[in-house]
Amino acid sequence: MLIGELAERAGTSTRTLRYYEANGLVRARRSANGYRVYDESELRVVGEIRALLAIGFGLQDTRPFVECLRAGNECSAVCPDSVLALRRRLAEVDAIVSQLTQVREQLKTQLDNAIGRRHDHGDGRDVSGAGAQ
Amino acid sequence: MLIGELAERAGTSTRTLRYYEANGLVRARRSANGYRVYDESELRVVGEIRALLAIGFGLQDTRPFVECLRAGNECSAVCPDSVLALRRRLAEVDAIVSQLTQVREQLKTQLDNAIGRRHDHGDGRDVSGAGAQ
DNA sequence: CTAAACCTTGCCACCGATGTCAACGCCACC
DNA sequence: GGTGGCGTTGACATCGGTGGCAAGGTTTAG
Repeated sequence: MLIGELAERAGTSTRTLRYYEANGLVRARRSANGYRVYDESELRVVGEIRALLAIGFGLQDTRPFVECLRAGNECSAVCPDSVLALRRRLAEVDAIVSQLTQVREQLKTQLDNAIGRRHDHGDGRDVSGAGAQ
Repeated sequence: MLIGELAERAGTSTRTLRYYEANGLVRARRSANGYRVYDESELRVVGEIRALLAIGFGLQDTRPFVECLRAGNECSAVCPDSVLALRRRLAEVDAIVSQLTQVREQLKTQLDNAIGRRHDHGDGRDVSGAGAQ
């Protein structure tokens, strides 16, 4: 399989595949004319990478999962390093969510103040557009 | 007030103040020697900008708030454009939070699968480290 | 022979707020 | 008059994944 076919099948671009390879994540042999030649299994690898990127992992963070697949596991998450990475990301997400929740509170307060104080004393409508919390 | 003093009082850098000015947010007169000279009121403006940036607004998004202050309001949020910006940001935050919540679910599922299937049938401990949901 | 459709490497652009450096001007103080 | 500390403008770097282009090689079809 050449790079164009892999890109299309994986739903990405050749540029991106070369970038992954430059980062040591995707592997290719070279044919006599210098073209990259991919095993069928690389399709799975690329799919994993893209799934992980989509949920906020950095490219480097996908390495343990890729290595886990290459080690013969059918699930990229079963290896210890993968579990660590998942836990790290989970903690990150939790931190971001709690921070955003605080931000949300501030925004709502500002809206309530701004609108409530503008020219009336309100009728109790939810003027912030935020819904009940 | 010269730029160094304003920077220190506002808790930022001269580089940043010049950047805000280049974006039409902060104003300065020029003294005979070309130095920027700031009104006392610009301290408040800079403070507002930094507060808004801190809760995720882009620099451009702070413009209505700054203009609102310049219009003589003591609260930067009371003007219609400010309210619009606050609502937009609130909607963004909500969207991000709900997306992150989905991501969180995926992470937790992956962790549960990976660890649960590894070598035992568990004792019910929360192995994902996520706490009860 | 040529055009089209692949492939190769390498480099610049992006986004956005800020850091940082260069090269220079102005002022105050000793 | 020199030095240090302010100010000025301008330009490049950062981060990260990707887009996009240029200049070139290869292979196949016409």
